[in-house]
Amino acid sequence: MAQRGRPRGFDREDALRRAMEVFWVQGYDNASLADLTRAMGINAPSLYATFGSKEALFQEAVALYVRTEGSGIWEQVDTAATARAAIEQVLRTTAEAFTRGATPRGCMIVLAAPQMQGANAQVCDALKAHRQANGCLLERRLTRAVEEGELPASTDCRALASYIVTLQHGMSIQARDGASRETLLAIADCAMAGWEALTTDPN
Amino acid sequence: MAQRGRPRGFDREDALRRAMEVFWVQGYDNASLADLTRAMGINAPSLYATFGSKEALFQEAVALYVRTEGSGIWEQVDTAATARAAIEQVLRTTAEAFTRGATPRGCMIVLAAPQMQGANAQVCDALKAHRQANGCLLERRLTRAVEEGELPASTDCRALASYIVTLQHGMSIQARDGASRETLLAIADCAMAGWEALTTDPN
DNA sequence: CCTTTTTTGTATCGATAACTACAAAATATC
DNA sequence: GATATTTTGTAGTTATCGATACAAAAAAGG
Repeated sequence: MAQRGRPRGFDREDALRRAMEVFWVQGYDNASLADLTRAMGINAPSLYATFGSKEALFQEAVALYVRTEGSGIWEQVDTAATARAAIEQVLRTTAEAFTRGATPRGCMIVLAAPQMQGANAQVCDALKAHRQANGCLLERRLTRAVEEGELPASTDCRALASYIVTLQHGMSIQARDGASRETLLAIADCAMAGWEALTTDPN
Repeated sequence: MAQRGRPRGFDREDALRRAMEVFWVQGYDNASLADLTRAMGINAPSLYATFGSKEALFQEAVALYVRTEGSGIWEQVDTAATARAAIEQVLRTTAEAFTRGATPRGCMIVLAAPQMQGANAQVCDALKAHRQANGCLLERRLTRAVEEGELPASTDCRALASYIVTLQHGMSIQARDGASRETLLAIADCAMAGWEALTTDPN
């Protein structure tokens, strides 16, 4: 088959990745079309012909983010040997990922539109859904740990999952404010230091 | 003395409070002059004559927020009997303040410009300074607790303070995402459950 | 009354937002 | 080579952004 008309003069994946970085750094509303086209190395008509709209481009950028950047943080939750190891891995990987030199600091899902009140409600809702999915993922892992006997039946899996994702969200703010990797790791250590107390049957 | 010219037709404090709520809900960049003047019940020239600029209005709104809304959370840190009581009070008051029906959910200082990349760098810097001030406040309180013998000398006051403010920042995201007061209180309880482990000399 | 001072509403300013009309350019098919 | 198809860059669209010019309005001082 091959395409009929004039071939595209840029790499779609590469342009999408550059757009993702702009959204990651500036957020959805603050990323202007001019910012995006400059970073992507294309003009507005090419952007619209390829991605449809600013919102559609953002949604694709979110999907790319989740697939490439976010996966390192959450992918081992189900495969980790224990719930404790899973959560420690999440927090420590977060500390590392949020302080890489090459990528923006903090999580795009948390920082791109946190007011839940931007021009585009669908953008806010999609990001919120991704944030909540992480909490559900952790809660399921903790519930499984209870079923497997790692944790006592008295464990409040939902509260514990909320607590961890809340801390993880806060780490995005800290990272964007310039916190060092050591600081973020120390924060993770603080959370893990309380693990025994959080998962011991009080009776 | 008294003022010479035509008297102002609106209450300055009341207008500022309404502006604060707009910034609180929408963030700095997403709050347009039209949004602000509509909420304040005045026209743009009155806003500029009274407050100077959008940025100056925002800075005043931040000061009002810290003085009225934020004070309830942080004011008892120094006066609380123990560091533990101070921190528990911070977290529990946060859970309550972030889920009042009358005010926007979550903290304006965290949510108004978290990308650190908006049009106005001074706005970002001011908010960042306020965020970090809370961490310093907690760290000083913990250091005092070590000096007073409440906590062992081995306590990592800076890490512990960073951990608490990180969780508190994350609670803003959770609150804006719709978390209930019960959920936020449960998160606070999780943090406090680990207190002994965090403040016990390992030796 | 008249002058001075300040606030008010109207009606804008230039800049930029997201987005697109259009024709030249570049390819495959015939 | 002629035609069909798609992408390209240029130049624009309308709408809204933050911020103001300006004169009428409303007060105090003389």
